[in-house]
Amino acid sequence: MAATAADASWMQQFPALDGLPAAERQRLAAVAQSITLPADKVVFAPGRPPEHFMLLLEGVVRVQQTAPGGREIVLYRVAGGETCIMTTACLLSHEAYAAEGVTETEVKAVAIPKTAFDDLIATSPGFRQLVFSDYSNRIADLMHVVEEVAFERIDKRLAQKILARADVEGEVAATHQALAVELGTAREVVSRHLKEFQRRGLVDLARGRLRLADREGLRALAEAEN
Amino acid sequence: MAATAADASWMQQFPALDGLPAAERQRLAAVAQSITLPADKVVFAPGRPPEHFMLLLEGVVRVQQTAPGGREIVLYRVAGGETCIMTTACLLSHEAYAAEGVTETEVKAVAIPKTAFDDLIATSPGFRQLVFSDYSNRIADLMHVVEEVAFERIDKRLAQKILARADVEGEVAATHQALAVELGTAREVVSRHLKEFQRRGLVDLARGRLRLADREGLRALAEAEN
DNA sequence: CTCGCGCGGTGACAAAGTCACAGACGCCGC
DNA sequence: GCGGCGTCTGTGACTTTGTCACCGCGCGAG
Repeated sequence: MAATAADASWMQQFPALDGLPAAERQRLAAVAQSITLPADKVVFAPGRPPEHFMLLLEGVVRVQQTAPGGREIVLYRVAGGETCIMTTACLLSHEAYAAEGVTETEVKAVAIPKTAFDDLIATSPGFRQLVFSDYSNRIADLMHVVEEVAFERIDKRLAQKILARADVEGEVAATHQALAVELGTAREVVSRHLKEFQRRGLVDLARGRLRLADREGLRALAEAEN
Repeated sequence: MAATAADASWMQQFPALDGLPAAERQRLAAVAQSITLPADKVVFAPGRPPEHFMLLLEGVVRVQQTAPGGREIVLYRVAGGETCIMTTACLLSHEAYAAEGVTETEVKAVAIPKTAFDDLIATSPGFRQLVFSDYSNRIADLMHVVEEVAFERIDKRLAQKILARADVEGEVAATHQALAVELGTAREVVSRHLKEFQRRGLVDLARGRLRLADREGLRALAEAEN
């Protein structure tokens, strides 16, 4: 949580801010608080209204929603160079949100007070562009989630997900429960489909992780039309 | 499609604009185009990028998503006094969207060119507030849809929907197909549940419409925890 | 070593979605 | 008033997904 009020090097990650007049940049650097968060920390949750606008420098924040019954679904992820829309939205419209944000890695970010945020929006077209396009991207993400949940088969979505989350070795480090949350389904459903994938020689299963055995086969499944 | 460049009375519907300095208001009135659309007209669709920022004065626009397989789901509705976020988002981030907007009633709106929009955002805190809070509300709507689709039972959602769409007489004018689209499910599923509702004395069914017979019973269903 | 807990496996059943097709109603033209 | 036609609704059979209950295993802490 080190405050480095004078250091403005982080701005290089945001082209929108790079274009600001020097005077603006200095003012911004003066009020911005640089912060670091450990992995697996809850950044925001229902009932905890944020006080700052946040720019992510490094790391990933997962945003998910929890239903009364305990089931969860991942809505989207925020990565370096992006702004956290949920906090922005709370800041700007005083609405409480149902979603929860959790760091997946160590996260470095800068926090900007609301007044400075308003100022930037008013004076910097580039900053406006940044904020609006992040909003738009989140809306697109959410629409994609709706489409997947409402219309796509679980096996297809599961294949997509493990392909997307596999490292270069083809390893995916995730429990069945974690994958179920990604898809907004139940753990048993994931277990059964993975079992079937294994039977078909598409993956090798192990406790807490799995390995892609037939990327092409999985890809075919992931891209199937039906 | 009458252009009434000099008439600024519509601004009264937007408190955010009412607070603008007189000079700004005049400038805005000069560039705003007042338009009227008939019911059941497609306002925007994938591939048709909009050129104006839109403020709805009267009427309702339904925004929905269509899956490749032909199934559809209603995402949210835009009513008088609100802005059409999809067009805004397209305007601001040059992204193509998968959603489609359709007027449900005759719609009156004003269109503002992108340059005037930029100008307003820069100069009017009230206008900023309007745009950002509409963005936030749409995100909240979408999150609500995700939650419903992923976690709630169809009978509960159907009960909620017909309660919400009933007029004072308790009449709902909608085909089973239309209700299915509201919920993002299949027509047969709606038919079967409505049949069951009828068997339990909750509704009376007729072709193309239905009547609530037991509001309390439906409410109990709609608010059930399971 | 062993205890406990998180992880995964399974069977049985309920709910929802799919497919195919049959009636039935309402409207329009004649 | 009558046929014809398109839309709306009903239904059965089957698949997929979700729920519930419960079990066993393995890994890590103590």
